[in-house]
Amino acid sequence: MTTQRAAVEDTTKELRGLVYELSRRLSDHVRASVADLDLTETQANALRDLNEPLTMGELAERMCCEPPNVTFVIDRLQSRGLVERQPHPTDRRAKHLVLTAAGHELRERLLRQVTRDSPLAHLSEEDRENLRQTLLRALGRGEPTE
Amino acid sequence: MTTQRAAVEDTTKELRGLVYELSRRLSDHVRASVADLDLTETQANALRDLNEPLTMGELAERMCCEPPNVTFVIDRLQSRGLVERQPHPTDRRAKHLVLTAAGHELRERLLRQVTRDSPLAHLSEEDRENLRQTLLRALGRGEPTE
DNA sequence: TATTGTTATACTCTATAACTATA
DNA sequence: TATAGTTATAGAGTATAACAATA
Repeated sequence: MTTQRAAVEDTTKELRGLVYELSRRLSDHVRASVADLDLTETQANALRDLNEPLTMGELAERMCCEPPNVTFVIDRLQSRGLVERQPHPTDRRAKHLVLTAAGHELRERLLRQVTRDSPLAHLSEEDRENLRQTLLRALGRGEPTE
Repeated sequence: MTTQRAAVEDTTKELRGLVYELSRRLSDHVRASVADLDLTETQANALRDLNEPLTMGELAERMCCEPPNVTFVIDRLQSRGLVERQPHPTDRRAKHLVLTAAGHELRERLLRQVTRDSPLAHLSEEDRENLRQTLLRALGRGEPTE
């Protein structure tokens, strides 16, 4: 039906705008939230990914950026005593990035901070559970709907 | 029940991480998508907000940044003939930012480009409709669940 | 020869402060 | 006196290219 197809296209168009807007809202929220912790958004992203030891290259891949930028960001976190460059167990070319105790502590504060007052924080419990499952599918995990 | 409360806390914790991850995925997606159009993410955000004439200050507010940054971004877009600084109808201090024909055209291409291959593009139609309604509530519009 | 990480370089983003023109 | 916008400046993010150490 042309009517139904038009409706589908309208939904697509609206969802497109909503996704774009949500993306910006969340980014703004993260940036404002972590400012209290003297972290930039990028530094916070790096800290979040370091829940396990990673090499510089692995971290670059998770952060979707180039290796030289990771060098820059890790320099900053290391100068604050949040992360250490340890020798890699098996490859002497590589570095093992490991959070210090202070790093782990700040990482936990970061995650709590970002959750609080999130644009999604005031949703109902039902919305949150539905959203959780939808997001899992959007991120390539979780079960398909049929 | 302690079991139920623990489950709620687990859901909160997981949702927190998913929201953070989605935020980064969407931002990366926008950045990669608009690179084809020779736009940075920030330039794309400005272009998107200019579907109606705005002053520099109004655009700064929508972009959640300071006025000097808007000057910089608009300089770029203006030098490419995408936007014009016109005199404001009632306040000679202010500028009226108006998209050119080329600006409107690129804006449409931008919105289509961002939609395509979005992390949310491969969701089922049911998921998309549910997500749309949830996002409307998250963004402070739409009906509450009860 | 290929890979890991760094250094060098350049452009963009972001914020603060000082300034000009207008209200 | 207050506001809209610009300019100047500085720190941070991002990418490419060239390089050193190691595989």
